[in-house]
Amino acid sequence: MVVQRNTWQRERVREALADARGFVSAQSLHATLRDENTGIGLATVYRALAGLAAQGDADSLQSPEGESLYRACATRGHHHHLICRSCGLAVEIEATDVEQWARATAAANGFIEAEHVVDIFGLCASCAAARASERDAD
Amino acid sequence: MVVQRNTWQRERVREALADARGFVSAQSLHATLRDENTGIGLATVYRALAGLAAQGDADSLQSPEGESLYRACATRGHHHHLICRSCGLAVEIEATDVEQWARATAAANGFIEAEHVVDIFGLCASCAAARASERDAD
DNA sequence: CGTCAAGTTGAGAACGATTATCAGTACCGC
DNA sequence: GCGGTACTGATAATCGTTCTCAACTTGACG
Repeated sequence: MVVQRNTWQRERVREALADARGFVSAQSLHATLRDENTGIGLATVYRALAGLAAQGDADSLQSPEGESLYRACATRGHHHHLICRSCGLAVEIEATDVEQWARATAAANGFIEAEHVVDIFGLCASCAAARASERDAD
Repeated sequence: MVVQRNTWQRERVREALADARGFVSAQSLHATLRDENTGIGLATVYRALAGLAAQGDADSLQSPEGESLYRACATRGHHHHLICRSCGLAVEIEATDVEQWARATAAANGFIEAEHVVDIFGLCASCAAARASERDAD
Protein backbone atom coordinates (compact mmCIF):
# COMPACT_ATOMS: atom_id res chain seq x y z
CA MET A 1 0.00 0.00 0.00
CA VAL A 2 1.51 3.24 -1.10
CA VAL A 3 0.53 5.64 1.61
CA GLN A 4 2.15 8.80 0.47
CA ARG A 5 4.32 9.88 -2.42
CA ASN A 6 7.13 12.31 -2.51
CA THR A 7 6.59 15.22 -4.78
CA TRP A 8 8.72 18.28 -5.30
CA GLN A 9 5.72 20.41 -4.46
CA ARG A 10 5.40 19.07 -0.99
CA GLU A 11 9.13 19.41 -0.52
CA ARG A 12 9.05 23.03 -1.66
CA VAL A 13 6.28 23.84 0.77
CA ARG A 14 8.25 22.26 3.55
CA GLU A 15 11.32 24.30 2.60
CA ALA A 16 9.42 27.54 2.27
CA LEU A 17 7.85 26.97 5.63
CA ALA A 18 11.23 26.29 7.19
CA ASP A 19 12.69 29.42 5.60
CA ALA A 20 10.01 31.61 7.07
CA ARG A 21 11.10 32.91 10.43
CA GLY A 22 7.66 32.69 11.95
CA PHE A 23 4.05 31.98 11.28
CA VAL A 24 2.87 32.48 7.74
CA SER A 25 -0.47 32.12 6.08
CA ALA A 26 -1.13 29.60 3.38
CA GLN A 27 -1.84 32.49 1.05
CA SER A 28 1.47 34.22 1.54
CA LEU A 29 3.32 30.94 1.35
CA HIS A 30 1.65 30.32 -1.96
CA ALA A 31 2.56 33.81 -3.12
CA THR A 32 6.19 33.22 -2.17
CA LEU A 33 6.39 29.96 -4.05
CA ARG A 34 4.64 31.56 -6.98
CA ASP A 35 7.27 34.27 -7.15
CA GLU A 36 10.10 31.80 -7.06
CA ASN A 37 9.03 30.27 -10.35
CA THR A 38 7.05 27.22 -9.50
CA GLY A 39 3.57 27.17 -10.90
CA ILE A 40 2.49 25.48 -7.73
CA GLY A 41 -1.23 25.57 -7.10
CA LEU A 42 -2.92 27.14 -4.15
CA ALA A 43 -4.83 23.99 -3.39
CA THR A 44 -1.58 22.05 -3.29
CA VAL A 45 -0.11 24.45 -0.75
CA TYR A 46 -3.17 24.02 1.43
CA ARG A 47 -2.98 20.27 1.12
CA ALA A 48 0.70 20.19 1.91
CA LEU A 49 0.27 22.40 4.95
CA ALA A 50 -2.63 20.36 6.24
CA GLY A 51 -0.52 17.26 5.79
CA LEU A 52 2.46 18.71 7.59
CA ALA A 53 0.27 19.86 10.42
CA ALA A 54 -1.43 16.49 10.63
CA GLN A 55 1.81 14.59 10.98
CA GLY A 56 3.17 17.03 13.49
CA ASP A 57 5.80 18.63 11.28
CA ALA A 58 4.10 21.98 11.50
CA ASP A 59 2.10 23.94 14.00
CA SER A 60 -0.96 25.84 13.04
CA LEU A 61 -3.00 28.49 14.74
CA GLN A 62 -5.64 31.04 13.92
CA SER A 63 -4.55 34.62 13.74
CA PRO A 64 -6.83 37.10 15.49
CA GLU A 65 -8.00 38.04 12.00
CA GLY A 66 -9.19 34.53 11.33
CA GLU A 67 -6.51 33.28 8.98
CA SER A 68 -4.83 29.96 9.54
CA LEU A 69 -1.13 30.40 10.11
CA TYR A 70 1.50 27.71 9.91
CA ARG A 71 5.00 27.29 11.17
CA ALA A 72 7.72 24.67 11.04
CA CYS A 73 8.57 24.17 14.67
CA ALA A 74 11.79 22.89 16.15
CA THR A 75 10.04 21.54 19.18
CA ARG A 76 7.87 18.57 18.44
CA GLY A 77 5.12 17.89 20.87
CA HIS A 78 3.01 20.31 22.77
CA HIS A 79 4.20 23.86 23.18
CA HIS A 80 3.03 27.43 22.80
CA HIS A 81 4.12 30.57 21.02
CA LEU A 82 4.97 34.17 21.52
CA ILE A 83 4.18 35.78 18.21
CA CYS A 84 5.00 39.15 16.73
CA ARG A 85 1.84 40.54 15.22
CA SER A 86 3.87 42.67 12.88
CA CYS A 87 6.47 40.35 11.33
CA GLY A 88 5.14 36.97 12.39
CA LEU A 89 8.30 36.05 14.27
CA ALA A 90 7.52 33.33 16.76
CA VAL A 91 9.28 32.18 19.86
CA GLU A 92 8.50 28.71 21.10
CA ILE A 93 7.74 28.72 24.77
CA GLU A 94 7.11 26.11 27.34
CA ALA A 95 4.40 26.68 29.84
CA THR A 96 4.42 23.81 32.23
CA ASP A 97 2.65 25.84 34.86
CA VAL A 98 -0.05 26.84 32.43
CA GLU A 99 -0.54 23.27 31.32
CA GLN A 100 -1.16 22.25 34.87
CA TRP A 101 -3.40 25.19 35.52
CA ALA A 102 -5.43 24.36 32.44
CA ARG A 103 -5.82 20.75 33.41
CA ALA A 104 -6.73 21.62 36.97
CA THR A 105 -9.23 24.26 35.91
CA ALA A 106 -10.92 21.96 33.45
CA ALA A 107 -11.14 19.18 36.00
CA ALA A 108 -12.43 21.50 38.69
CA ASN A 109 -15.36 22.39 36.45
CA GLY A 110 -16.14 18.87 35.39
CA PHE A 111 -14.78 19.24 31.88
CA ILE A 112 -13.08 16.35 30.16
CA GLU A 113 -10.92 16.06 27.07
CA ALA A 114 -9.68 19.56 27.63
CA GLU A 115 -7.42 21.22 25.14
CA HIS A 116 -6.18 24.70 25.54
CA VAL A 117 -5.22 27.58 23.35
CA VAL A 118 -2.49 29.67 24.86
CA ASP A 119 -0.66 32.16 22.70
CA ILE A 120 0.78 35.57 23.26
CA PHE A 121 0.70 38.22 20.57
CA GLY A 122 2.82 41.31 20.75
CA LEU A 123 5.49 43.32 18.99
CA CYS A 124 8.98 41.86 18.92
CA ALA A 125 11.94 44.04 19.83
CA SER A 126 12.83 44.70 16.20
CA CYS A 127 9.36 45.70 15.17
CA ALA A 128 8.97 47.81 18.27
CA ALA A 129 12.18 49.63 17.43
CA ALA A 130 11.17 50.01 13.80
CA ARG A 131 7.88 51.51 14.80
CA ALA A 132 9.54 53.84 17.27
CA SER A 133 11.79 55.27 14.59
CA GLU A 134 8.84 55.61 12.25
CA ARG A 135 7.20 57.68 14.90
CA ASP A 136 10.30 59.83 15.14
CA ALA A 137 10.27 60.35 11.41
CA ASP A 138 6.79 61.77 11.51
CA MET B 1 -24.20 64.68 17.97
CA VAL B 2 -26.30 61.55 18.17
CA VAL B 3 -23.79 58.85 18.81
CA GLN B 4 -25.97 55.80 18.92
CA ARG B 5 -29.64 55.11 18.64
CA ASN B 6 -31.71 52.50 20.34
CA THR B 7 -33.39 50.13 17.99
CA TRP B 8 -35.42 47.05 18.76
CA GLN B 9 -33.03 45.08 16.59
CA ARG B 10 -30.04 45.84 18.73
CA GLU B 11 -32.08 45.09 21.83
CA ARG B 12 -33.19 41.77 20.43
CA VAL B 13 -29.65 40.80 19.66
CA ARG B 14 -28.62 41.71 23.16
CA GLU B 15 -31.43 39.60 24.59
CA ALA B 16 -30.76 36.64 22.37
CA LEU B 17 -27.13 36.77 23.32
CA ALA B 18 -28.02 36.90 26.99
CA ASP B 19 -30.39 33.96 26.61
CA ALA B 20 -27.74 31.78 25.09
CA ARG B 21 -25.93 29.88 27.79
CA GLY B 22 -22.62 30.08 26.08
CA PHE B 23 -20.79 31.19 23.00
CA VAL B 24 -22.79 31.40 19.83
CA SER B 25 -21.93 32.32 16.29
CA ALA B 26 -23.40 35.32 14.55
CA GLN B 27 -24.96 32.93 12.09
CA SER B 28 -26.81 30.87 14.66
CA LEU B 29 -27.88 33.97 16.51
CA HIS B 30 -29.34 35.28 13.30
CA ALA B 31 -31.06 31.96 12.69
CA THR B 32 -32.57 32.07 16.17
CA LEU B 33 -33.91 35.58 15.74
CA ARG B 34 -35.17 34.66 12.29
CA ASP B 35 -37.18 31.79 13.76
CA GLU B 36 -38.72 33.96 16.42
CA ASN B 37 -40.45 36.10 13.84
CA THR B 38 -38.32 39.13 13.36
CA GLY B 39 -37.16 39.71 9.83
CA ILE B 40 -33.93 40.92 11.23
CA GLY B 41 -31.10 41.06 8.75
CA LEU B 42 -27.89 39.16 8.97
CA ALA B 43 -25.85 42.29 8.51
CA THR B 44 -27.64 43.89 11.41
CA VAL B 45 -26.81 40.99 13.68
CA TYR B 46 -23.18 41.30 12.73
CA ARG B 47 -23.21 45.02 13.34
CA ALA B 48 -24.94 44.66 16.69
CA LEU B 49 -22.51 42.01 17.82
CA ALA B 50 -19.52 44.02 16.73
CA GLY B 51 -20.94 46.98 18.63
CA LEU B 52 -21.56 45.00 21.78
CA ALA B 53 -18.09 43.56 21.63
CA ALA B 54 -16.57 46.98 21.03
CA GLN B 55 -18.21 48.52 24.07
CA GLY B 56 -17.33 45.57 26.26
CA ASP B 57 -20.82 44.17 26.62
CA ALA B 58 -19.85 40.98 24.88
CA ASP B 59 -16.80 38.83 24.55
CA SER B 60 -15.74 37.35 21.27
CA LEU B 61 -13.37 34.62 20.33
CA GLN B 62 -12.53 32.47 17.37
CA SER B 63 -13.64 28.89 17.48
CA PRO B 64 -11.03 26.37 16.39
CA GLU B 65 -13.05 26.08 13.19
CA GLY B 66 -12.56 29.74 12.41
CA GLU B 67 -15.96 31.14 13.25
CA SER B 68 -16.32 34.17 15.45
CA LEU B 69 -18.27 33.36 18.58
CA TYR B 70 -19.89 35.84 20.93
CA ARG B 71 -21.10 35.76 24.48
CA ALA B 72 -22.72 38.11 26.93
CA CYS B 73 -20.41 37.95 29.91
CA ALA B 74 -21.21 38.69 33.51
CA THR B 75 -17.67 39.65 34.24
CA ARG B 76 -16.64 42.87 32.62
CA GLY B 77 -12.99 43.37 32.10
CA HIS B 78 -10.35 40.87 31.23
CA HIS B 79 -11.06 37.20 31.83
CA HIS B 80 -10.87 33.86 30.10
CA HIS B 81 -13.19 30.97 29.32
CA LEU B 82 -13.62 27.29 29.69
CA ILE B 83 -15.80 26.30 26.79
CA CYS B 84 -17.71 23.16 25.97
CA ARG B 85 -16.99 22.28 22.38
CA SER B 86 -20.24 20.42 22.15
CA CYS B 87 -22.88 22.75 23.58
CA GLY B 88 -20.98 26.00 23.76
CA LEU B 89 -21.47 26.36 27.49
CA ALA B 90 -18.84 28.67 28.86
CA VAL B 91 -17.46 29.17 32.32
CA GLU B 92 -15.74 32.41 33.06
CA ILE B 93 -12.44 31.89 34.74
CA GLU B 94 -9.85 34.10 36.25
CA ALA B 95 -6.27 33.34 35.60
CA THR B 96 -4.21 35.78 37.52
CA ASP B 97 -1.21 33.50 37.44
CA VAL B 98 -1.47 33.11 33.72
CA GLU B 99 -1.73 36.85 33.24
CA GLN B 100 1.49 37.33 35.11
CA TRP B 101 3.17 34.51 33.32
CA ALA B 102 2.13 35.98 29.98
CA ARG B 103 3.42 39.39 30.88
CA ALA B 104 6.69 38.04 32.21
CA THR B 105 7.24 35.80 29.20
CA ALA B 106 6.59 38.59 26.76
CA ALA B 107 8.90 40.93 28.58
CA ALA B 108 11.62 38.31 28.87
CA ASN B 109 11.66 38.02 25.10
CA GLY B 110 11.61 41.73 24.39
CA PHE B 111 8.02 41.81 23.25
CA ILE B 112 5.85 44.81 23.96
CA GLU B 113 2.13 45.43 23.80
CA ALA B 114 1.50 41.81 24.53
CA GLU B 115 -1.99 40.42 24.49
CA HIS B 116 -2.74 36.82 25.12
CA VAL B 117 -5.26 34.28 24.04
CA VAL B 118 -6.00 31.75 26.74
CA ASP B 119 -8.99 29.52 26.41
CA ILE B 120 -9.74 25.96 27.29
CA PHE B 121 -11.97 23.80 25.15
CA GLY B 122 -13.40 20.55 26.40
CA LEU B 123 -16.58 18.66 27.06
CA CYS B 124 -18.71 19.81 29.94
CA ALA B 125 -20.05 17.29 32.43
CA SER B 126 -23.49 17.14 30.79
CA CYS B 127 -22.16 16.60 27.30
CA ALA B 128 -19.66 14.08 28.57
CA ALA B 129 -22.49 12.15 30.24
CA ALA B 130 -24.66 12.42 27.16
CA ARG B 131 -21.92 11.07 25.00
CA ALA B 132 -21.23 8.26 27.41
CA SER B 133 -24.84 7.08 27.30
CA GLU B 134 -24.80 7.36 23.51
CA ARG B 135 -21.84 5.04 23.54
CA ASP B 136 -23.77 2.61 25.73
CA ALA B 137 -26.67 2.68 23.32
CA ASP B 138 -24.49 1.52 20.43
C1' DC C 1 13.23 0.67 -19.45
C1' DG C 2 7.98 0.25 -20.15
C1' DT C 3 3.59 -0.43 -17.89
C1' DC C 4 0.06 0.38 -14.79
C1' DA C 5 -2.61 1.62 -10.70
C1' DA C 6 -3.29 4.96 -7.61
C1' DG C 7 -1.90 9.11 -5.21
C1' DT C 8 -1.17 14.10 -6.66
C1' DT C 9 -1.62 18.15 -9.00
C1' DG C 10 -3.64 22.64 -10.55
C1' DA C 11 -7.31 25.66 -12.49
C1' DG C 12 -11.31 26.98 -11.42
C1' DA C 13 -15.78 26.37 -9.30
C1' DA C 14 -18.02 26.06 -4.97
C1' DC C 15 -18.53 27.29 -0.35
C1' DG C 16 -19.20 29.63 4.09
C1' DA C 17 -18.36 33.50 6.94
C1' DT C 18 -17.97 38.26 7.01
C1' DT C 19 -18.12 42.97 5.13
C1' DA C 20 -19.53 46.63 1.95
C1' DT C 21 -23.19 48.95 -0.71
C1' DC C 22 -27.08 51.79 -0.89
C1' DA C 23 -31.81 53.07 -1.09
C1' DG C 24 -35.39 53.22 2.16
C1' DT C 25 -36.64 53.58 7.17
C1' DA C 26 -36.90 54.70 12.01
C1' DC C 27 -35.09 57.29 15.89
C1' DC C 28 -34.29 61.51 18.41
C1' DG C 29 -33.91 66.29 19.46
C1' DC C 30 -36.39 70.18 18.40
C1' DG D 1 -44.84 66.75 13.42
C1' DC D 2 -40.14 67.78 11.03
C1' DG D 3 -35.61 67.08 9.58
C1' DG D 4 -31.31 65.19 9.67
C1' DT D 5 -28.90 61.27 10.28
C1' DA D 6 -27.80 56.84 12.07
C1' DC D 7 -29.72 52.38 11.17
C1' DT D 8 -31.70 48.62 8.58
C1' DG D 9 -31.85 44.85 5.33
C1' DA D 10 -31.45 42.60 0.66
C1' DT D 11 -27.95 41.76 -2.04
C1' DA D 12 -23.44 41.95 -3.99
C1' DA D 13 -18.78 41.60 -3.08
C1' DT D 14 -14.73 39.82 -0.68
C1' DC D 15 -11.75 36.66 1.33
C1' DG D 16 -9.92 32.39 2.91
C1' DT D 17 -10.51 27.67 2.34
C1' DT D 18 -12.21 23.36 0.34
C1' DC D 19 -14.00 20.64 -3.49
C1' DT D 20 -14.02 18.80 -8.25
C1' DC D 21 -12.05 16.46 -11.85
C1' DA D 22 -9.27 15.63 -15.83
C1' DA D 23 -4.40 15.33 -16.62
C1' DC D 24 -0.14 14.02 -14.68
C1' DT D 25 3.54 11.69 -11.60
C1' DT D 26 5.27 8.53 -8.78
C1' DG D 27 6.77 4.11 -7.43
C1' DA D 28 6.24 -0.92 -7.71
C1' DC D 29 6.71 -4.61 -10.73
C1' DG D 30 8.41 -6.99 -14.44
